[in-house]
Amino acid sequence: MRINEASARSGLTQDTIRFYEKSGMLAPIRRDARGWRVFNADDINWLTTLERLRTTGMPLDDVKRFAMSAHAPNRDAAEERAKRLALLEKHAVTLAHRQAELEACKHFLDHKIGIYRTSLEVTHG
Amino acid sequence: MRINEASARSGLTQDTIRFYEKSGMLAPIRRDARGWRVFNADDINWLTTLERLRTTGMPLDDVKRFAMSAHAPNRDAAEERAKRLALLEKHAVTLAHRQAELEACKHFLDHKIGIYRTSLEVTHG
DNA sequence: GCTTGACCTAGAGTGACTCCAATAGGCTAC
DNA sequence: GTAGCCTATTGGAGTCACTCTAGGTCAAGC
Repeated sequence: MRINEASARSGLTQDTIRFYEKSGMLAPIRRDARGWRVFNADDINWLTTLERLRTTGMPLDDVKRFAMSAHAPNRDAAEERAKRLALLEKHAVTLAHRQAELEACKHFLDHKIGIYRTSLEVTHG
Repeated sequence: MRINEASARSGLTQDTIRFYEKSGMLAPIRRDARGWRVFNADDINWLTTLERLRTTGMPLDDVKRFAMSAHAPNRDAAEERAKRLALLEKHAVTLAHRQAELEACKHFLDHKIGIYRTSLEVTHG
């Protein structure tokens, strides 16, 4: 499939996909006779993984490390897999913190909204 | 209090506070004889509110709108308060989406971690 | 044969900070 | 009283992660 469909399936924009390729975060993408990128199912899986890591706020440098390890010649060696696991575990902790933070802010926001609502009701009542 | 303490209390860096002031998101901050900013309790409350809105991802343009309304001459008019309430409500919806998204990504991440863990256990076992 | 449309590239622009260099006033230590 | 240090000040450059623009190729449709 071409970049348009790859974008739709992965949730990344075409620009972002090109940017990730340039940054070395993708296994080399095949090209057709015209020079257009041709994506296969594995590519889409990989793009989707990157999208999820980024959506949850993993910094690009860490995503790059993850990509390097996943595309290393010995990528199936226990050592490389342990490296990727460590990155994911570290990220899971960050994500949990972020979720707690958002939850706290949500309470703050709900509280503010409550204040505005009652004050406006009083005005109109 | 000075910018150092304002930063510690609000959770914003000194640079960010200066940046917000320059961008017109703060009521004019008093200065002492040396030209240093002097913050009072209201300033800190306001900074904290901004911090929370930004932490939850409200774009600066919306925060600016919120600030404009809060510092408008008729800021206590029902009209202005309704404007701010609308901004907060819109943002609450965005935040709820974001939380759902993070939750979905968390499952993805936990699943991946599970796969890596079992594969490494097998290797070592 | 000409337009349209999906793609290509390099490079500039954006949002929201974040860091840096140069400057200045005030406190303590000699 | 002056040297060093601390906390500020400013304008402007740098960073991250895209996002957009300009200009170009090529196959297909009218």
